[in-house]
Amino acid sequence: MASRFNALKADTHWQQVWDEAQTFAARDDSPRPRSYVLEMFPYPSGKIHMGHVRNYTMGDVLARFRRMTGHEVLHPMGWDAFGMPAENAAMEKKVHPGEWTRQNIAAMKAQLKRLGFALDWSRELATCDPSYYGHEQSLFLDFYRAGLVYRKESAVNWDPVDMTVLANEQVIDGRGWRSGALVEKRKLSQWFLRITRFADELLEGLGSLAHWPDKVRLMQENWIGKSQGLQFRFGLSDGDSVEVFTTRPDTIFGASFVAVAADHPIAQALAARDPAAAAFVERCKQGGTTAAELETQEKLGYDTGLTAAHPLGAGDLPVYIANFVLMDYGTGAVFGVPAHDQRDFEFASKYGLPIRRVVADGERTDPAFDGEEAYTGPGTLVNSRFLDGLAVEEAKRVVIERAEREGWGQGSTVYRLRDWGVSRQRYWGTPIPIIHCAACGEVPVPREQLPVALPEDVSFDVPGNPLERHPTWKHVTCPQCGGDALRDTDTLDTFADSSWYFIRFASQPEDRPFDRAQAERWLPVGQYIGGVEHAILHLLYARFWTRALRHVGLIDLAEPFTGLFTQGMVTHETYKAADGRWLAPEEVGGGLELASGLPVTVGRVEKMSKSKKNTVDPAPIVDQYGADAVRWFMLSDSPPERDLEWSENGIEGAWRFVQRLWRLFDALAEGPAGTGGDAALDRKLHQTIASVAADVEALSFNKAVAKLYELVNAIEKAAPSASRDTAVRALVRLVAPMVPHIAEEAWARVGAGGLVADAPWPAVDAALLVEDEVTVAIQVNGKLRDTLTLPKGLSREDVEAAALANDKVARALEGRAPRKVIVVPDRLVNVVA
RNA sequence: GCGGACGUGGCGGAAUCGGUAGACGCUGGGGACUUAAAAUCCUCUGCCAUCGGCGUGCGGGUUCGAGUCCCGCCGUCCGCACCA
Repeated sequence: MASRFNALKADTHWQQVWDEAQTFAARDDSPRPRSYVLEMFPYPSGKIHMGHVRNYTMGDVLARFRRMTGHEVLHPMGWDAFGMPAENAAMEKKVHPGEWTRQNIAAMKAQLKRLGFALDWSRELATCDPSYYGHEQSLFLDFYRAGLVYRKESAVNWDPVDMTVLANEQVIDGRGWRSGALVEKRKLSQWFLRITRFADELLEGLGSLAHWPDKVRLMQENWIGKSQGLQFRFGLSDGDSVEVFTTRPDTIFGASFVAVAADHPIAQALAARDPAAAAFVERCKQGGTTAAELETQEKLGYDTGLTAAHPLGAGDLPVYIANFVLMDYGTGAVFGVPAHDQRDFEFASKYGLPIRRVVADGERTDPAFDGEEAYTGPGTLVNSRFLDGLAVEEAKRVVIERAEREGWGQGSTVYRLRDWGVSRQRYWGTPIPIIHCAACGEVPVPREQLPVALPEDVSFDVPGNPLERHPTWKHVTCPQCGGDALRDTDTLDTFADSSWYFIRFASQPEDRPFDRAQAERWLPVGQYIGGVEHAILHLLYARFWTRALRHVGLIDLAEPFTGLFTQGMVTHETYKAADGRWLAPEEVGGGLELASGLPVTVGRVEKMSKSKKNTVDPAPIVDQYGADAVRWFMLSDSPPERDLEWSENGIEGAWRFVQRLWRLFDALAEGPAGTGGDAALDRKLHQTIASVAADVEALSFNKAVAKLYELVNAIEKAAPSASRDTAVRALVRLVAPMVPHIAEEAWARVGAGGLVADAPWPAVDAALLVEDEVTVAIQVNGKLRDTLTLPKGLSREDVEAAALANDKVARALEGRAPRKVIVVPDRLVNVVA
């Protein structure tokens, strides 16, 4: 009697079995080859969303597959538990951030378990736990002692909504990455991590990351932004000097002005005594930051009245304050070569400055430059004394050599990358373990006093930092002199927390951040999976942190993640009501708004987001269809790096497939259905075993899914035989990584011992991968006319003869004699007439 | 503006090395079973058509042969952006 697969019952049962048997606990002392599979840990926002389901399903399939192929797999899970939403909840709901976070963790953990992920929960960690962040404080102090941490007064990006500082990486189009508020510039004393010390290493290291997407490597490369050039000084008419940086030292004789940023000391000094200059500086700061504004913004300058002496005696140049020069890059000052730089060209055109050609543009070699825009291409130097006749690259080298020989400048490398400002004026983060003493200055908190724990009794009734307002917490005695001192009341950027959690997963000693031997045994992470939105921020910080750990001698590891995969988003149609309100999918039916019966406008397919109300909560879907159907759907159709559109039809299709599997498994459990062999099915089975393995290794889950459908189709069509029973038995293991609950249920019912989770991946019989017959395409002049089934390995002559004997070929030739016959053995014949 | 990715049926997509385009899934049509429905099964489903022709964003090119390689456009998406 055919039964139906009861997903709800099976899910619960097998999840409990795995839990009790500790099936997925990684053994540190295992003799098997190790495999570290990791998905980016979630922020405990409240509940799991579809993006999590997709991310963790992919990692889970790989982790389970690796177990089946004989690996000791480390597949842990934890919580990126510090962050702003907890404080917002505290303000809105009057609940302590810690309590809110811990409740969310409990709820989300239950949801992850409900999906049957093969996770080692014994290694679970939360970054908000003092047993985690205390070790982070100790690492911070190690970095401090090694000179990788420093404090400086600097202009910072201030988010007026979140009331905190943002790192450069967290400012997008001039707005805070979380709040979307326009970022302001403020002067604050901040802690910085010296990521620029590793700029070159981080850039070079990208070359070793062969299993990272090119896109991500390129984004990091651009972010680090290395450029090489010449740094040199101009003497000024007031006796002072100004240092500039250029990547085009070859064009030095084309210089017609010097420009400094509005924040440059020269501009600041002038503004202090000249109200007009001050007004100009102020105006520069107001400029918009959006793409459109920048593109259309006019180049503006203010003539300081100073002149700069050309280092090679090519006259005196006027010095301007200019709105297009950035203080953050290079030296905050440039020399302008209008003929060969577009910005300089626009500036010179506006202020009537000379535009002198120094690089020949084809035929033109005379100094008079009358083009519509600057010439920035390659060429030969002209009007440049000793550089005349040299190519651009050669001339650069010659100028740098001469500057160094004569002592007025030196070759220099400049990076776009800035040091990582980590101070945040927030409560819910890792306290910075530094004490400020009037007598001793900055004093690190002694190791035995770690962790510096967050106080529990804090209030969120006013904006700003509760640690700053706390009556007692910040008042301490100086560890050095015993006098009154103050704790630093800032906390670390939460990206610090996620910069080493993958190391803590490998070992969790109480007295230190990690056990070096265990860490070096498990790391690097072989396959890391997460969203592409972390391509720069998290992935760059984690790479830096790992190198910093190596620098202070704590670990011998350069790159934390050798394999990276960035998965696409889960999307859904959007719906708008007649009056323009966004509608949730469950409010819509048959093109109408259910509540009002009015027609609904179907909008673009977009990333699921609360604001557009196009989210689908996984929880009720898992309860309705079971974990396996949801997992199967997540893996089907869309390539994992692309977006996946959630659809009701899709999940129903997945559910149907699970039931189809069950009918096969169930029939087999009733007893052997046939005897005798089925060579074609044997071959199909072994081809599927090989190709699904290859597809899973390559994370091409959609292709693996398609091949499994083909196998199931073939089995269903095959007549009863021993081969067919064998194929169904093997199918249980082939689908086990993707739909583990039904696989366990079937494994038990057919009487195989133990758990399918512990079973080995089916062995491939290589002999069965080879076909003995092939279908050969028969073309005439490149057009397909027929196909022939021929024995594999037939000689060229025989294949050609078979093709020429074909009557469809004869008809297509229309009496013409073949001029040439192309034979690709076992593939095709092309008769050319 | 710079850098990158992508463009294949009604839809998601497959085609791993230049060699039978459209695997697999979804949707849809027809049929079987059923009193009926659901479920399930069978079958068809790129376009036009009678032979046959046309088809991988558009226009060229290389080749016996191009979704795949080259040149030029168009479009969509992503990243960066006054970077000296």
